Amino acid sequence: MSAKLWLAQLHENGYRITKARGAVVEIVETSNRALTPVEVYDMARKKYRALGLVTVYRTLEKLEELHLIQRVHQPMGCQAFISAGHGHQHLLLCQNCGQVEFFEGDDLDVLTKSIAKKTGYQINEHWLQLFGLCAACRKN
Amino acid sequence: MSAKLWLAQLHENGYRITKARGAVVEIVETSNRALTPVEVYDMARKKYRALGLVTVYRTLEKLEELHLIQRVHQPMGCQAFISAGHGHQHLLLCQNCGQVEFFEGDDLDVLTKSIAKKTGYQINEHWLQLFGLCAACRKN
DNA sequence: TACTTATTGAAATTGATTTTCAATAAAGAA
DNA sequence: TTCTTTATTGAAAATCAATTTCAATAAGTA
Ligand SMILES: [Mn+2]
Ligand SMILES: [Mn+2]
Ligand SMILES: [Zn+2]
Ligand SMILES: [Zn+2]
Repeated sequence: MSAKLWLAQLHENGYRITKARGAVVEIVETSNRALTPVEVYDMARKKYRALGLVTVYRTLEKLEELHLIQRVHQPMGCQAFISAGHGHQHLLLCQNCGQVEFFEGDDLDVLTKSIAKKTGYQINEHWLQLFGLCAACRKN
Repeated sequence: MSAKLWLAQLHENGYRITKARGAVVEIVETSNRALTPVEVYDMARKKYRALGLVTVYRTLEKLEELHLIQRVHQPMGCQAFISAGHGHQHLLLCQNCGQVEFFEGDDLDVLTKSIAKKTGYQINEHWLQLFGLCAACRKN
């Protein structure tokens, strides 16, 4: 996925393509760590000085709505966003530098069936997230 | 765990036992769903009218510090707290009524080892949460 | 009981997010 | 291209949650 495709997605959904949106998309799409609205604002303003923080909020809202980005929950806070994975994927986060990797292939069927039986719940979804140190940060 | 034990814990850690704390503890300790500070405030004020919202925030902070409660992350928000589980446990949440159950016995060793190898990460922690409908809510 | 000081709630403050609004510019039509 | 429509913009104001300040109070201890 490239910034161009994200803008095309916005356009297809009836949203206009503007310089403000272009700057926000460029930043968020290429980041390998989750960014807060203010971080996006600071970084995107280097590409488009006139950008307003309000527009960052509004653009992130739309990108989330189109599933192009997703919110990242962390012990320190839950206001950061990252370019979304495709299909059923989960996150692996570096506790030192914030780097995000996606992974798939978790198989929780046995577990969920057993929990469902034990608790009487109908289980619909799961959240799974791994935390650790990325290869670069391990070396310090 | 009972409210009395929580207060004893607070006392052991050098905190004083007050009516305000008693009311907050009573509410949080007995709830089977995660409560926000305002919810705790509203409910605890029925037991102790003079209670201030500030004190709720301050008490929750201390209870979290002592690991008596834990924050619950949900799609709708992450400002709610529930009485903490013991040892390594995970949450199962009812998407309808908010009921929380704890479960253990997940085994993610094979998965984490495989992801570690694939990504070069050293994996330290994991978050796992299940969502569904509790037995009561299934029947509607 | 008397003393020390942690705790309290009200009020003020901070900080993040949302709303309002008039000016602007994107998109499509002519 | 120019024109027209209207979504989008950023500044400013408003809202909302959370934190800090502070003088009065009450918990714990001697
Ligand atoms: Mn999964
Ligand atoms: Mn586990
Ligand atoms: Zn790292
Ligand atoms: Zn339920």
